[in-house]
Amino acid sequence: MDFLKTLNPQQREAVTTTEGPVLVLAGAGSGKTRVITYRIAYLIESCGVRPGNILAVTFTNKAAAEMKERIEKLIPPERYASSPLISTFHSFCVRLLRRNLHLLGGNYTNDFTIYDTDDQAKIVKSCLKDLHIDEKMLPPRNAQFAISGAKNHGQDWESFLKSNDPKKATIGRVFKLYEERLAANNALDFDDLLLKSVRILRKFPEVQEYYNNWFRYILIDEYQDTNPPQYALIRLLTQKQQNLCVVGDPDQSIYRFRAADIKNILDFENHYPGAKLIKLTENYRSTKTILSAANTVIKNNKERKEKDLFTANSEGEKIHYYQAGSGEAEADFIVNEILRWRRSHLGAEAQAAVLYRTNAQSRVLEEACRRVGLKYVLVGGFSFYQRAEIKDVIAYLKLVLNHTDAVAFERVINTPPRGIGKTTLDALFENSRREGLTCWENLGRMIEENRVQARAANALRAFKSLIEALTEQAEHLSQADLLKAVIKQSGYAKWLEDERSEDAEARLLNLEELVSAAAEAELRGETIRDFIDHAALVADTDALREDAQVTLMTIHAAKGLEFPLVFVAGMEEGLFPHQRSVASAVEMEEERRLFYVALTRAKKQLFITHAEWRRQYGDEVYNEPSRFLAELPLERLENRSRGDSWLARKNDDTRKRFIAVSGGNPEAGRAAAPKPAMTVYNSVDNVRDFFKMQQARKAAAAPASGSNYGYRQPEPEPKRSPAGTSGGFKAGDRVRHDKYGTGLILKREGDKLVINFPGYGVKKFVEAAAKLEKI
DNA sequence: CTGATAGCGGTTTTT
DNA sequence: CCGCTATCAG
Repeated sequence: MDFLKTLNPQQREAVTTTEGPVLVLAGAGSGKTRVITYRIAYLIESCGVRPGNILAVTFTNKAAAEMKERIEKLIPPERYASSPLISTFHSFCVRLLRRNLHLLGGNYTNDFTIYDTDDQAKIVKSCLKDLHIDEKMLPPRNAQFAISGAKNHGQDWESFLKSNDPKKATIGRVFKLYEERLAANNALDFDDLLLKSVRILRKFPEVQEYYNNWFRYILIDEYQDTNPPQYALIRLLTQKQQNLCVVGDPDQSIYRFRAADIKNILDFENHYPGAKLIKLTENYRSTKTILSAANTVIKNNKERKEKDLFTANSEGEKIHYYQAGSGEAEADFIVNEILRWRRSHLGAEAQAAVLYRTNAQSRVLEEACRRVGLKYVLVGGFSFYQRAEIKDVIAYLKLVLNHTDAVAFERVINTPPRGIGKTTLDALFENSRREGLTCWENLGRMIEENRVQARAANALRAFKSLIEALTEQAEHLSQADLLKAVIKQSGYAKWLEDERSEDAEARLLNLEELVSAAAEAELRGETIRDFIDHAALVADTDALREDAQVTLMTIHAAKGLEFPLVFVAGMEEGLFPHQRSVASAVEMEEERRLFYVALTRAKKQLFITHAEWRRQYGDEVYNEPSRFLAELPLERLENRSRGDSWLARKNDDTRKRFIAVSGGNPEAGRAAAPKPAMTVYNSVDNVRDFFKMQQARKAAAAPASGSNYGYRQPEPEPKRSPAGTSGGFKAGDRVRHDKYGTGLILKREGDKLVINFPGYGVKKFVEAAAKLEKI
């Protein structure tokens, strides 16, 4: 085994300790993926394990695909009759359930359908509606989240119903109905895939025995991100033998919000007594500077196993720090630095990534890239195939190929609008459910039996013949031509053309792009089915990544990746750490781990930036610099900001303190006169102050009306003020709202009143007079 | 049935 | 700012 020679002693031990439970605590950039792939190759080539007896579990499908590729390079698959199963927990469970779900009885068969998050949301909403629960009392999102969380923590709806907390009890009712609906539809949500698998393995020893004999060597990657059902599954699969190897890094556990339990990795040695612990602490990725910053930051976490990474790599450049005025200025700085970097680095060395906490931050960055003509890839945002117009047209294709596809049917029956409204559709779906017919069958039935109004019947008939005509054309048209036919004959093109908006034009262009994609697919010899399947596999940004000059993504999406040049943007209180995490110590530690993940993505050069203010939800929000900045080793930072900045002051303070201690003159060491203090507005009260200040400034610029000199600022008067509008209210007025209580009018934007209600935040009202009274 | 608009709320993410 | 929903007039 030549490849063992390329490993360090710890890595080699992790690869060759094949019997019994093994815990590999692998630091960032320590060659974790390499260890896993080599271990699989070692088991097959040196230990004579049949590849089919190996199961490797990864966190994402992409990671699984990459691992497969790497293994095939190490061991030629043609030499073996079987290959190791490399999959995510979920796809493994789908395989298991496609063989065994019928064992659970009831309505379940092995042909179950899988509900994604959108389907799930639809069901939850319909449950809330049918239980007459006001969406304001229990937002569907919250209910969905609570149900999923409960399922992942092993709670059932009964425990919720018994709760004394009325809110929990309400969730229990929704939970119960939700579960009944899924069962009635022979459908499983993502959580069920795991839970039902666990239940089957528990309930049917012969099934468990079967899988225990099948998978004799099990490897789990990113073990710190496993949740309770996944742990239960692993336990059940390793009942008979314990050749289990888990690999992970507790410092990179960032999925608590979806029930990942860091205790799984921290307590592994208790769960599997006699487990061998191997630590990989040499980092091969980053410079000493970057690694030291990451180490310094993560040390602030209390709940962690001590683990200091080291590297033989060079010291590298200092970490560059930049404080921008606005979010836009921050983005401009970043793109300019990327352009500069690209002047001296080529190919893989030129790869850059901009990381941020929330997806909302991507927009300014995208705009900045477009301004300077930088090609970028946005990971995690809406991909091309997720756009409504693309999904609509694809749904037409699906329906043409398969008339029983109910989801596609529902999507296109009134898109573009063709006079088939809610009443008609409700009747149609209700009828289908009652008589056990597909929507398509029922469509014909309803027309024949005159069950609907004449106008609706005509619309239904038109839709039916449209689909039938397209079905016929599908026989002889090329893929691209069929797609064109769909776009034209469905009226989709006309619908968009008539809209005459910029947005509609962009949508038409997207559809054109889809047609050329179909033509290309056909040239590659793919069928229309392949084309549709491909559209369903959303995250295929890999092809784009090759020629992309920058990758924009959230830090979550960046886990497992590395780039020579990395920017961590938006280092501001409220953003990162996120507002929702500041109240809890546990969540703050998770935010810090997230920062740690961000820092350790960088190989050569790291930039850390923040802005004094940025537009959030349309308002100018002033944020304080992130507390995490202060946790960085300041001596490793180079200040790139012009003028006043958080870092400049920090350094200034340090110098003053030093001079004070040594008895010198504090002013002597100052390079420049201090800049006027930056005012930080980040709380409700400060917003009010900020507004007062703005008002004062405005008043100074525009003399009071009636004066004869100077000029007046053209007031943005509303063009028309319909009766009952916000007229009569002005900034500074105190008002009462029937729901939010008393508030202060901050400003007026045309017809809109912007009001701050203490405890509820800033609200906007257009047709406000009805609900507001002056006090 | 459709389109306009007032009101409102808004993490992170994969399967 | 953006997207969703309830509501209402046409």
